[in-house]
Amino acid sequence: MRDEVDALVASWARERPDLDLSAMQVLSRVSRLALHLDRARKEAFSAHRVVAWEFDVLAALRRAGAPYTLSPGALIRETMVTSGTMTNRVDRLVHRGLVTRSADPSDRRGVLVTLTPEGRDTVDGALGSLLDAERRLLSGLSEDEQTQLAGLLRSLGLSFTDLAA
Amino acid sequence: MRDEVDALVASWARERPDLDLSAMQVLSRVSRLALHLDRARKEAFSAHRVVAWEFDVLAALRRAGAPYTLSPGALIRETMVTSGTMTNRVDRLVHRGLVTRSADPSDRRGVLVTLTPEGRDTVDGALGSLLDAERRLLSGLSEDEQTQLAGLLRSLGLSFTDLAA
DNA sequence: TCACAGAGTCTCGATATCAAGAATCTCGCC
DNA sequence: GGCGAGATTCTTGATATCGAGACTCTGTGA
Repeated sequence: MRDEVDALVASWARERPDLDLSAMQVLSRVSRLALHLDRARKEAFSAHRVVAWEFDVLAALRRAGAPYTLSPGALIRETMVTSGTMTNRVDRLVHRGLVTRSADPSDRRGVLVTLTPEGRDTVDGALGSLLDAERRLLSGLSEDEQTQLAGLLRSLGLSFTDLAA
Repeated sequence: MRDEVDALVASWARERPDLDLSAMQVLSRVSRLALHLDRARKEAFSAHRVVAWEFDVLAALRRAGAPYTLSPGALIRETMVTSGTMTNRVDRLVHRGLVTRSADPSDRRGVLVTLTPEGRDTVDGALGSLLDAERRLLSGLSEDEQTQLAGLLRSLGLSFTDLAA
């Protein structure tokens, strides 16, 4: 079977036969899959009245374990956004009652963001739906293929970050 | 070697030992790789004074072949954005002198967007830098591994779009 | 003890996107 | 020959992001 990327590469090959397009075969597929995955996540979250950026923040707090508290700086590192974005996100989550913001007793510059019980219920529900949706999306691949794919993606990601460093 | 996703999954496993997290092993890596890839593309394009959304539009026109003309509707389908976004993009590309906008002689509702010679030079240069960067990012994988990865991603993408349909 | 480099967070302005609806035009069908 | 459903593009308003700089506080070294 041919996919959209095969068509993409064929078009380029026709217009630019001088170029080596093999890298596109891998990386264009990664980008396109990520786009489709974003849509699927959005869909899975909608039943829990959560959007993706909200889930990202709530999930980072949930993963941290009780008492479900992290600094904005830690949330920035977990979610890979800028500080201005995180301030804005925490504001809106506080307004929705899913997290609280309090002063860090041990550092007066600092702030602590904590999941509320409602925030915890929300993120636990959304995670369940997300995993259901993801399993469905992966159902076309055998278990072996999934393992193999995860391994190759791990290798690729590790060499990415090595090159960036 | 362990990567960020191994750590992510380990955190969830500690907090939610009741859940099957295997899908994350694949799909979280896809999302994270796409993020890193976006940064790398931005970097590769900067030498040509182009940003990613500009490249996406110019590349669609370039791939179409001479006379490098497509309708906004065709560009929307190629780049997967909404019509409002495309209107805005074409406006700015016209302003930069990289494309022209003209009336479609055969359909008075329609518009035709055409690459200028400067637009063509720009996209050809940017494509070269992009492919160089992508090859560098893939250099940690053997040729066989790259082929295998491309094949698995193709299968996954095809089953995605089947499920959506 | 007091500057000061740096950490941590927030503010502000610029930018880009989407969704929904408006405006215009085409074409099949009665 | 003109009605109306649908195609095509643009407009508008809401939303979210980033980047740069401001502000406050910490902790080290003179």
